[in-house]
Amino acid sequence: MILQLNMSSDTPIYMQLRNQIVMGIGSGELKTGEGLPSVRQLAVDIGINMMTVSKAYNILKNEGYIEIDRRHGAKVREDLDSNRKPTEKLEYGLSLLAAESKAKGMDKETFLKICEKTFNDINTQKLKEHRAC
Amino acid sequence: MILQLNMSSDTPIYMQLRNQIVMGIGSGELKTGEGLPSVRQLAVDIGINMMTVSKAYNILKNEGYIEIDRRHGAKVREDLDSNRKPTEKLEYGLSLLAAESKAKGMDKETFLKICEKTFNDINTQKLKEHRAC
Amino acid sequence: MILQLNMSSDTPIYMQLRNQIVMGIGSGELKTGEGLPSVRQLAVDIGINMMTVSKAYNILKNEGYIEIDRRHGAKVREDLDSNRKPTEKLEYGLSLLAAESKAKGMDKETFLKICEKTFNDINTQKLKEHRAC
Amino acid sequence: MILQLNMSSDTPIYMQLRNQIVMGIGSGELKTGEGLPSVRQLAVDIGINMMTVSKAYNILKNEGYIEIDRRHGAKVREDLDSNRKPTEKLEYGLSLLAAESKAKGMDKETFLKICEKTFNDINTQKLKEHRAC
DNA sequence: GTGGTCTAGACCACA
DNA sequence: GTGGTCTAGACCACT
Repeated sequence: MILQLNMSSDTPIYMQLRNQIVMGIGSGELKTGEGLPSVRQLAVDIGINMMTVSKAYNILKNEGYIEIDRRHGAKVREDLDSNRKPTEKLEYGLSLLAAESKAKGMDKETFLKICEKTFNDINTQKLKEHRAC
Repeated sequence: MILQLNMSSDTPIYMQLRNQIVMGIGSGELKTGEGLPSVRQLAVDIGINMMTVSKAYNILKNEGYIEIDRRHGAKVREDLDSNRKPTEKLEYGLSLLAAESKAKGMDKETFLKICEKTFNDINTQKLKEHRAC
Repeated sequence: MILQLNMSSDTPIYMQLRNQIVMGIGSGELKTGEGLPSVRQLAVDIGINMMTVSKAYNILKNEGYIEIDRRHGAKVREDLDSNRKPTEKLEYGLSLLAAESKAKGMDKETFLKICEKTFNDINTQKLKEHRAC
Repeated sequence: MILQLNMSSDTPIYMQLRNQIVMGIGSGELKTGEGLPSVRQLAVDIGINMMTVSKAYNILKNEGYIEIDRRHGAKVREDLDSNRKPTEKLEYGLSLLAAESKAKGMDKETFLKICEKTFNDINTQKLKEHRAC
């Protein structure tokens, strides 16, 4: 899996890292149970601080995406599917995006078409850099 | 229009303010052409600094949501609808949310149902505080 | 002559007014010796404050474009041509524009071609609203 | 690079700063990839507030001239040349300058000669303080 | 009245 | 170390 970080972005690096790994899981590129590189390894590979990688891993753990095992490092959780309560964050994010779209005159059909297309395209989507807040 | 800010959030106040105003426009609570409070007034009302409000207003201006008139303050742009190219930001935000949902095992039907419900509910949605990045 | 003012612009109204009148003179729409509307008349026509019009007229007078006569109001100066020392401001403005162009990789030929085209097109140019500072 | 600011100018300090840095890039004094002083350092050096420098840097970032990296501060963008669409602002600025020149009786040959000289002299030009609006 | 600019500090997030 | 955010005031330009 290739990780692309933008050092000049407003989004913190640890959050870009977290986002890319979530994208990797969502797209199936990272399978449940699959191991992630060690903090040290990943930090060296992409040339960033270990603390930054560690922070991303901890967020992913707290969000229920990965497990961290002192012996075997981090891996994608096996029981990810049973962990489905993405409603709060999803609804917040969607309501903001929907409001922006509605404010600029987009109708529901167009909005839903983009939603569907985006969901279908996850597998091939690149997580391009963008200011999300 | 009632604005609720969370002073201890990671999201900057000016960005929360920006988000809430966008929600207000999207929901129709703020109509095109409608005047916004002056930066001074709003700053006093919600107990924050003038410059923070000013920053939010300037972002909204640059994003094309409002106009700022030296004489009468800020108002929602009349020609908001003609400005419809929210696709880039929308697609980025959606791809992240869709990936998160997919990673947690949500199927397309459920995802789209939530998308539709969110779009319909904009009018009554409260923009609850949440870390979006 | 039609004056178009943008109340939501960063450029002060009196300066927009000054710019449009200069454009009118440059394009030949306003001829040397031609009278301008009275301050009161113009203020009413375009719905702005008399002080604003007066300020624009005073700048134009100080810059040597117009004469203001208590009896006959303002008119374009007859001897405009003899007044040719536009070098300082011209050079400042040009050096900034040239630097911006050069910084973004434009070569001299392209730059000069745009300069020539702009000069030729003055007669038909609309002074579109733009942040000049 | 020497920065000269005029504290009693109508042009805001942050804009003077932005202009001077653009001149520096255009003249080659600041090369692509070259680092700029930190906001703190520059603020101290020229005796102004950090936020004023920050504002200038942010404008330059939004205009595509520089990148701001959380780790190493600001630097001139590497891919500046690929960003070449300065035509809109250039055309507006030129049309105003050309109109002023034409109004004062300057002919095309003289105007173009000054344009060419200015472009050639960028390297040695000083950006003198002047009211551009 | 309006917004724009600026100061001189402070605290925080990031790396 | 870096930039980002925010405050509580001040003064100015514009209308």
